[in-house]
Amino acid sequence: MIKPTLWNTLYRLSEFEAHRRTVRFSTVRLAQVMRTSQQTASRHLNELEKRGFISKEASFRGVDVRITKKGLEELRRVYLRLKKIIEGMPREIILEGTLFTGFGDGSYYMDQNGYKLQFETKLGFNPYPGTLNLKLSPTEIRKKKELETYPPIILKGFKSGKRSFGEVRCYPATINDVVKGAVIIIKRTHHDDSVLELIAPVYLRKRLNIEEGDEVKVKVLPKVSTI
Amino acid sequence: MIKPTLWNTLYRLSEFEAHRRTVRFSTVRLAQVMRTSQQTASRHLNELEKRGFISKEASFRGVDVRITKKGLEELRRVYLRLKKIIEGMPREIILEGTLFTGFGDGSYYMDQNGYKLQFETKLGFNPYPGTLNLKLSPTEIRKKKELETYPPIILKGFKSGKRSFGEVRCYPATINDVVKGAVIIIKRTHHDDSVLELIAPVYLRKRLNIEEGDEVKVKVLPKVSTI
DNA sequence: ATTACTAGTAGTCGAGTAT
DNA sequence: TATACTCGACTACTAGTAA
Repeated sequence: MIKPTLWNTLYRLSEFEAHRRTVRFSTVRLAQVMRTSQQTASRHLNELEKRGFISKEASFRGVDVRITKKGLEELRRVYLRLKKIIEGMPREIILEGTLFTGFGDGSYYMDQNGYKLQFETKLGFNPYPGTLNLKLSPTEIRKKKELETYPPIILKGFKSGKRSFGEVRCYPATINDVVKGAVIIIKRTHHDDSVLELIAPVYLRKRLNIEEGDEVKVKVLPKVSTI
Repeated sequence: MIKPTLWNTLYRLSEFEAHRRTVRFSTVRLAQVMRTSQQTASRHLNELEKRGFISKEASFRGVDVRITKKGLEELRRVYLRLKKIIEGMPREIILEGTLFTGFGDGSYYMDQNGYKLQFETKLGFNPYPGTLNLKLSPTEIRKKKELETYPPIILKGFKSGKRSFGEVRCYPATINDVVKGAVIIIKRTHHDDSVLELIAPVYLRKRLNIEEGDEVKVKVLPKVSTI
């Protein structure tokens, strides 16, 4: 996760059009816009480059900077969130995908006792072993990303023997208008955006009478307040 | 200006719907979402309240928080800027307003030598004494706010005797498609959003043959890079 | 002119804890 | 339970300056 001060610098860089093309300016000029010192501007550029948010080439004539795809993603994430705030929140997010059998690693994760114990208290149900995988189209992937801008219910990570398990983000959801379960988002090293993982208190394939290739509808009501 | 870390907290608060209504939550919950400590969450809330970005009531049962108009403005400013980045930049901003005689305080400001000397080097012209005031309609006010999200040319503040003058923000502009001058934005204690102030190297009323109540068109090409 | 290192300082954070 | 204070640790800042 990018630190707020660095995000701010990245955001300021967009004022120089650095998200469209490589632009040259001096760190003094950037510092002016940011109301900070030349040294801080310089340091921030170096840090942003180190973390892959910008590409940069410095010389005695100034710095040539361009925001990378990764950097633009950071700006877009905030944009999507602010858009909802300013333009009004959607009532619900409906995602549709086709059922397929994944590699089973999601199931492996969620079957860990470290997570299972948190389900009961945080989600209000005991998960049936395994997860249901849906393949998403590009339109649906965009909706998933929008969903991810909402505050999740977080299952904390833990260590089990030598292996360590990261946190899992959950969004309570209604599946095919019938079963109340949850979308789970597991942070993996190679995460595939086009997959949506579901978990529920029942065996979904049987309960919903669905099989490989069937369309499944997921309705999420984003949590907006926690009294 | 709000600090990046505080802005981040304000932004996170919107995830709780605090921009719509008063919401109650615990500082522990906020800290979780922000990935920081309970103490930091608490301190940030206090600072945000002190600076008028939120209203807040704390008790042993949690905090009741609501983002104020001022706080929402901060979020909106960033939103407008990001929108241009993500959705594509407009080529130019055209503002229209009706000529009127202001209270003369803008002219008083800009006639100060402390500013005049900066004009030549930063704007490339010597200003004719006085400013031209345009009255803006609500639609035009919105455009003005959009303009303000672009990086300005900044004339530094200074002290003159016992009086101190703040910084002035400038945007080079073409007035009625003829004269090259600048929009100037002076930060005042009671600033009126519905007024647009212009400055130019010539006496605009005469040069453009305009009088009280006439429509004046201002075209601004936002600066996007400084090679 | 530039960028960016070093070193000292100011600011921010979080553990402990009072209320 | 809460919020929020104190204070030692840590991080981020800027002045000076090298390259």
